[in-house]
Amino acid sequence: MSLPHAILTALLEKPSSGLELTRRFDKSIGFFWPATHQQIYRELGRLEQSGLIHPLPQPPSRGQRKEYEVLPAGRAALVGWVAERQEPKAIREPLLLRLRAAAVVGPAGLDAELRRHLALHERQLADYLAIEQRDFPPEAAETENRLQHAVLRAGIGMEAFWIEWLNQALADLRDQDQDADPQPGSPSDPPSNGEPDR
Amino acid sequence: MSLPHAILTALLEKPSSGLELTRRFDKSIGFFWPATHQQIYRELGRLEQSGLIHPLPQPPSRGQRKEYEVLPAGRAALVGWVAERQEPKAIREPLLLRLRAAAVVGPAGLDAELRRHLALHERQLADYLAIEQRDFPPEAAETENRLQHAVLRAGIGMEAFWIEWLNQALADLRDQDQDADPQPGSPSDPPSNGEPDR
DNA sequence: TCGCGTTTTGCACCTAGTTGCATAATCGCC
DNA sequence: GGCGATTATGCAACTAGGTGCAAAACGCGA
Repeated sequence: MSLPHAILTALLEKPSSGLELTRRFDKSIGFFWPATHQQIYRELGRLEQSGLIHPLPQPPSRGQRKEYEVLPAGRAALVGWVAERQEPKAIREPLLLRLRAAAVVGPAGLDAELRRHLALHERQLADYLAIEQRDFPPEAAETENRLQHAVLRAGIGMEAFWIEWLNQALADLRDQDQDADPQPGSPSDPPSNGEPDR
Repeated sequence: MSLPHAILTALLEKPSSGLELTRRFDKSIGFFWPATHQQIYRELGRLEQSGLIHPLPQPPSRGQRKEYEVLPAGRAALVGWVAERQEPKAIREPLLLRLRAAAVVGPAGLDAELRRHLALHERQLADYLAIEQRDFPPEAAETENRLQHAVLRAGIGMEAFWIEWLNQALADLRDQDQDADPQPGSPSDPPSNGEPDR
C-alpha cells in the first residue's frame, strides 16, 4: 500500500495531473519508489473512488488533462500511514542470489555483470550527489527540510554501499578464479564441496 | 524469475523435499530472498513440469515426503541465469516514503517506527555477525567459499548502513521538532513551504 | 479544414509474491 | 485401535507491480 501514499504526498506538495505526477516521480519520489504512468493513473482512479482526492473542476473527458487535489480525508490517511507499524522490507536482490548460485555452478559471466552494476551504481551516486549539492548546499543551514535530506542521504548511502561491496566482490572473484582455476577460459567447474549449508 | 533459480541452487547443494527446502531457506537463502512453503511447492511443481528437476523414486502421494533432484537441464539453466544481464532492482523501501510524507504532513509517530526499525536491524546484524563467525572464522583462510562470504557481507553491510542511517535520521527528527515545534505534543503541522520539488 | 504527430488518459492482461485453508500420511499416546 | 498433534503437500483467491496497447483531445502545418 505504498504507491497511493506516495501519490498523496506528491499531490500535497502540488496538485497535478497524471502525467505531471509521472514526471515528478521520475525525478524525485521515483528514486525510491518507481512508478509508470499506467500505475499512477490506476491509483489516481482508486484514490478518487475512495474519496481521498478529487479532480479540480474541469471538463472531464478522455484525453483531456485532469488535475487532482488531496481532500482532508486524504491528508488524514497519510498522517495515519506515517505512524503505522510496518515491518522493514527484506532485501530481495537477485544479484546476491546469483552470487550464491555462482558459488555452486561456477562464476562464468558473473564478473561482467558485477562490473556493469558497479558502473550503474556509480552513475546513480553521482546523480544523487549532484542533487544534494543543488538542494542541500552545505552553507545553507538546514531548518525544516531535514527529513527530505535524510531520504536523499539514504539513497547516497545505499549507492556508496553497493559500490564498495561490488569492488570487494570483484576482487573475491578474481582471487577465487586464480586459486581454483589455473587455466583461464575454462568454464571453471565449481568446488562441489561436501558442504556447509551456507 | 528469481525464486526458481534460488531453489535450483539450494537443490544442487542438497536434494531435498519441499518442507526441507523451506527450512533451509529460512536460515540461509531466505535472508535475501524469503519464500513461504506455498511458494516453494508451487515453484517445485513448475520446475518439474519444465524438466529442470525430478522427484527421486518414491511413492508419490499427497502428504508423503517427495525429494527432488536437479537434472542437467536445471543446472544448465542456472549457469545461464548467473551470466544473464539483469538491471539492479530499485530500492523501494516504504520507510523512506514515509519520511518523505512526514516532511509534508508532520512526523507524528515516526520516531517510534524509526526506533523499532533500528532495533530490528541491530538484531539482524548481530545474527549475521554470529553466522560469519561460525562459518567464516578469520583464522581459516578462505579458499573457495569466497562468494558465499561476499553474499553474507552484503547482508552485514546493508544492516550496518541502515543502523547508521536510522540513528542519523532520529537525530534529524529531534532537531527538527526542537526547531519548529516548541510545545511538544502538538501534531506539529508541517512547513508547507512554497517549495522545491524535492 | 484536413490530416498527422503529440499529449494525456486509460483499459486489459500478465507475472510474482502473500494469505488462508484443505487434505493426506504418520506418530505417539491413551 | 482409535484420536489428536505433527509433518508434509498443495490448491485457490487476492494483491500489487509491469507491459502492451488503445483512444480521445490538441496543436500545427499543408
